[in-house]
Amino acid sequence: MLKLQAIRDGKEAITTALKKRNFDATSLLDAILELDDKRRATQTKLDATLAESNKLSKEIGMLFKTGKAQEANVLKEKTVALKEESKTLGDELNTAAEELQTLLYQIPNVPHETVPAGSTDEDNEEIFKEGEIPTLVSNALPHWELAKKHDIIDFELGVKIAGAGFPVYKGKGARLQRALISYFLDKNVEAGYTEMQVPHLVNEASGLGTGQLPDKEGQMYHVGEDDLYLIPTAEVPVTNLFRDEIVNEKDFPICYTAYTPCFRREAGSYGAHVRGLNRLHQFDKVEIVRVEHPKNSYTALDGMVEHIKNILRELKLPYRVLRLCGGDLGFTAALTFDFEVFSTAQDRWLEISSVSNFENYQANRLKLRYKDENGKSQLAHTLNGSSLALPRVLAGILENYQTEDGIQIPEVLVPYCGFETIG
RNA sequence: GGAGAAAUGGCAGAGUGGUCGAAUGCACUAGUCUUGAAAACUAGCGAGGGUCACACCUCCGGGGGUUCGAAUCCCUCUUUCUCCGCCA
Repeated sequence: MLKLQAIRDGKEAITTALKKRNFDATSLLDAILELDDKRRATQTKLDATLAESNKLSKEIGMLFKTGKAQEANVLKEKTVALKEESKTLGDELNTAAEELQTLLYQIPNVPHETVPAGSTDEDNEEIFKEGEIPTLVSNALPHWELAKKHDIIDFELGVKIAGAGFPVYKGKGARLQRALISYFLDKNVEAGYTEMQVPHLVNEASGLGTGQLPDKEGQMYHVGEDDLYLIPTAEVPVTNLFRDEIVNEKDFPICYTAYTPCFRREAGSYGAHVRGLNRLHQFDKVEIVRVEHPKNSYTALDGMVEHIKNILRELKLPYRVLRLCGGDLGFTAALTFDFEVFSTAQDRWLEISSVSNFENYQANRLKLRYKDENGKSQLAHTLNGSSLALPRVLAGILENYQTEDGIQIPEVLVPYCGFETIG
């Protein structure tokens, strides 16, 4: 959510910047400013009425105490009208505040100045590429074929248990998953992130805090009876640890990492490009989350990008980094870098990580603040990134590491797996 | 699942209808003293709205009600604790 003050101060600049998202904010912003004026005017009136009431109440108290009951009763009558008025004004104020909130929720974050204009993933800007694309055996297979051949992932069995998009990992497949989780967590802890274990279900307030609610309800599984949501990413529970908190400036940078399963309903989109592990309803992910001083958040973002580069280098996977264009940028992000691994067997790039700075957009919803040097509360910046999403890393490893003699396990993972090859 | 108790500022903890945004202690910040630190002393020290700045308004777990007036009384929800039951 954008800060109201920011809209008051820079409506034009915000409108211009949001054009990069192909989002026309003109009428929304005007409506917001108008409602804000109304809200403040109502507040002022209400305050004056309440002040008058408070004064009278005090006088009545004094009169009763000094035994002047009659005079007190005269004053009492005067308060009746004030009471009615403050009730009316209070209702008006609440309505205005709610409407204002609804409108504010509809405005996406303002893109960073470096975000390129554009509407689809075609317009994303490749800023870095590294790693050798291997030459595969002539009969190279995509990962879903490999999974079947070596009996390490069973998609049909998952259909029986839950449905499409819920794979069952078997034997070395399961062990490789566990190895990847441990490896990623270890890398993150080594880089200074504190490991956390968090709930996999969250309440509505948490969904609102990080921006999945109110409008992306359909993407999360909802447990109606208890009104809880299955998390679509660890970002939600981890970032919400800081909801309604005022952190100490000295505590920056705050760096957390967590492994969680992620649940996504992902309505729609079926076909060849979502085969196998490419798109799932349940998958595993290790996430990194940072809370930063505003002046350091972009340095932190660069640091996160470098950290993920290091992991991919160690895994020896060919990858590239993209700066997302305005049209592809998530609703709450100001700047996002996507990481993609090249899948030789599928002959396409697979997104395996997304690293974003939300600036104070989430913090404003979360009421996540810190005290500045003058003792004033300021909104912090939040960032997060996947390090990494398991299924597509797994797909990338299976496909890029296939040889005549089966699938080789990347060297760094061997100590975690306890085996060197599959097949 | 059943019975009882409770929820107040960063923490602990007073406050049972008016002068209470709230005593006191601890913690924290600044100053005095000190070579420095500690101790002692002095001052400050919740959040949000509003204002150029004041004023002023709101908030004592959430929501609703009674009253001229609510941290205090009533209803309701949530959470925590104790006891019993069940259980990985």
